[in-house]
Amino acid sequence: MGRGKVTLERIENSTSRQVTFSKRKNGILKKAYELSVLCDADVAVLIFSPTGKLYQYASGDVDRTIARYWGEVPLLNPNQQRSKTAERILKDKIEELERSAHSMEERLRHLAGEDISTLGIKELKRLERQLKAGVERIRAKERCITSEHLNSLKRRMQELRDADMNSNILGFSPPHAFQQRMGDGELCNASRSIQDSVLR
Amino acid sequence: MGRGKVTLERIENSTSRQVTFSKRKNGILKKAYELSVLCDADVAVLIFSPTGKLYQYASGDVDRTIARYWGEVPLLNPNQQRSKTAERILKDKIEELERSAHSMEERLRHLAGEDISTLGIKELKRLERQLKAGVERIRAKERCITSEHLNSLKRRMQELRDADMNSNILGFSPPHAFQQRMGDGELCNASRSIQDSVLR
DNA sequence: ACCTATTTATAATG
DNA sequence: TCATTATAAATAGGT
Repeated sequence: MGRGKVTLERIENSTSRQVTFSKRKNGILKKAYELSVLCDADVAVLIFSPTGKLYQYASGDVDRTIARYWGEVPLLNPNQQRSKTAERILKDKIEELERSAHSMEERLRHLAGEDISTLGIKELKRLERQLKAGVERIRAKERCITSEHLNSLKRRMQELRDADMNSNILGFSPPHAFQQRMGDGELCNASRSIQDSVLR
Repeated sequence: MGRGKVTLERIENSTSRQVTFSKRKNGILKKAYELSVLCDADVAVLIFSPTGKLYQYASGDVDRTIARYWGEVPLLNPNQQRSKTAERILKDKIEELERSAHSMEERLRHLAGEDISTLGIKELKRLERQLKAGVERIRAKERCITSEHLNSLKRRMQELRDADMNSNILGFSPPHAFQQRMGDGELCNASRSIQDSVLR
C-alpha cells in the first residue's frame, strides 16, 4: 500500500517506525469506526505506542465493551487469573503513588519546620539552606513585581503631567487641575495599592 | 476500496452487512497484527458482531493490555458513573492520589521558589512568611541541638576533670594526664563536630 | 506536513 | 462461503 512492499518485521529505523506507527494507528482507528457504523458492531481498540502513550477507540463505552469481553471469555480462560492481573497492576500503582505521597508530605512538613526532631544537624542545615534559597527567589520576584508597578505608576504620572501641561498651554484648565487629579483619581488608588504591596 | 464508493452509514441489507463485517473484521485484525509487529506496539482489538459473536486480537495478552488500560485511563477519563466494581474503586483512588500528588508537587515547587511567575504579590508574601517561619523553627532546633552538645561536652569534661583529680589524689597518674586526654581522645572529636555544626 | 506511485483492501459479482 | 477483479483506500518513501 505504498511505494515499496513492506516486510512484516519490526522497523529498525526509529524515525520511520514512529511515522509508520502514527499513520497505521490512524488507519486502524478509522477502520474500527467504519466497521462499527457500517455493520453495527461493538468495537474497542486499545493501542499503546512503544513510548507508552495510549490511543483508543470504542464504538460505545470502552468499559462496557471490556465488561462484555470479561463476560464472554471465562469459557476459554480461567477468569480469576485475569482479574487478578488487572487488580494487581492497579494496586501496585496505588502503592507507588502512596509512597511518593508520603515522601512529599514529609518534605512539606520538614520545610514547614515541623516534625524535625528526628533530623540530624546536617539535614537541618541542608533544609535551612533550601528554605533560604526559596525566600531569596521569592523576594527577587517580589522586587521585580514591585518595580514594575512603580514604573507603570511613573509612566502614568508622566502622562498626566503632560496632559496637564497641554491643558495649561491651551488655557483650558485652571492651574490646580493636576492637584485635583492626584487627589481623587485612579492614580491615587494605584499608589495605595503599591504601598499595600510594599508594606507587607 | 472496491468497485463502489462506500457511504458511512449502517448497511441496511442484512446479507451484505454480514459479508462486509466479515471482510472488514479480518482487515482490522490483520492491520492490528501488522502494527504490533512493525512498530513494536501493544495492541488489543475487541469486536462483537451484530449477532454477538466475539472476535479479538492482542499483540500480547489481552488481559495484560486491558489491565494496562485500566491503569492508564483514570488520567484521561473524568469520573463518569459506571459499575462500582473493585476496579472502579481502585481507579477512583488512583485519581484522588494523583490529584493530591499534583497539588503537593506544586506546593513544593513554590516553596523552593520555582514556578512562581503566575503568583500574585499576596501569595508571594504568604509563601515568604511560611518559609521564614520554617527557617525559624529549624534554627531553634539547631540551637537546641548545639546547646545539648555543649552541655554533654561540659559534663564530659567535668567527669574527666574529676577522674583526673582522683587519680592525682591516689597518686596513680603523672601531672599531665588530663592534658594528654584532651589532646587525642573522643572529647576532642566531639568538640570538633560541634564546631563544624556551629560554623555552617 | 504534503505528495503520489504503488500496494493493499474490499465491493460487486458470479 | 470462496474466487475473481475492478476500483477505492491506505500508505511507503521522498520532499
